[in-house]
Amino acid sequence: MHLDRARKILKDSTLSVTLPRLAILEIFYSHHGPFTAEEIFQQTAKVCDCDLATIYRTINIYCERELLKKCYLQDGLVRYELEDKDHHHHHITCKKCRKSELLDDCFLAEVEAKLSAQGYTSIEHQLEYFGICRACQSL
Amino acid sequence: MHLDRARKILKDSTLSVTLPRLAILEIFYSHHGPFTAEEIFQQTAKVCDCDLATIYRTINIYCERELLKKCYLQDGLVRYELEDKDHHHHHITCKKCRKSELLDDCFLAEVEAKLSAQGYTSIEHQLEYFGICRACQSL
DNA sequence: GTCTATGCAAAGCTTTTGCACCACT
DNA sequence: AGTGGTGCAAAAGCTTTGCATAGAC
Repeated sequence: MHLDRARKILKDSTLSVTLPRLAILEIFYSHHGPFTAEEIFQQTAKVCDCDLATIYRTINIYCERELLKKCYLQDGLVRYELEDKDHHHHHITCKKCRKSELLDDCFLAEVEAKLSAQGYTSIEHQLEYFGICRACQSL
Repeated sequence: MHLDRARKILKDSTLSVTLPRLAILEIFYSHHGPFTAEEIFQQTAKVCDCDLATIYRTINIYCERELLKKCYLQDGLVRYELEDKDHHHHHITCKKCRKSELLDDCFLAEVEAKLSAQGYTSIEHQLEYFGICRACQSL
């Protein structure tokens, strides 16, 4: 784990540095997400044994500090991912294993412009892709 | 309530006709949705007093029969709306009055082609727009 | 040494389920 | 009359919270 990076982020956010907090941050900085609380719990378990309540408390602090944000795909599970305010993106989620990958280009600006011309304001969109990933096809 | 329409749908789906089932169907046929289970419960309460468990059971049956489908906006609440399998389309929904308009062009085929080349199969997407409609801006 | 984070257990919510009873066909 | 739907209450998930202790600074 690149604990220095995580440690710096915690200090910059005036949060005290603990193993669960480092571990959770490090998961997101090395894999980005999105992950469910359960997935985060499984991952941290490899490094430190930390209660699920701590996972939730920590995640919530990170969301308040805008280090993470909640993300809702179309399966009803709540996931968390790195907040990245300058980089709007979407995901593709495997319908079998439920793993999500990032799609980094978003090309929907023109549609929003059209809607804006129709009189809508505060326009947002939500786009999610679903499919069966390569690994799941042989299962 | 236009109970005849709802009654016909139930008969066509070989479901027995009961007051809660009629009431729930009628809500969607007159307002489309999406609505949360709680909102459906409030609405049906005006017509018949029906348990929340019945709301959930009925909604689930409708989803299985593909009369309704679940829908997840960005607030983490589960909502339900009318299924409409024949027309692939998207909506823009006003964040205030919740009215939806149809957007009939879908231009996302090229993205699906790219994902397919990456090894994904059975690709689907969901896209929803949200904004504040002209009428709601003066409220 | 003080203040905060954590673990554990309990409580809250939403949704589901078991069971006896009632209603639809 | 028989099958299936419903209400009620309990249970099952997921998430939050209270409290005493352990750990960070």
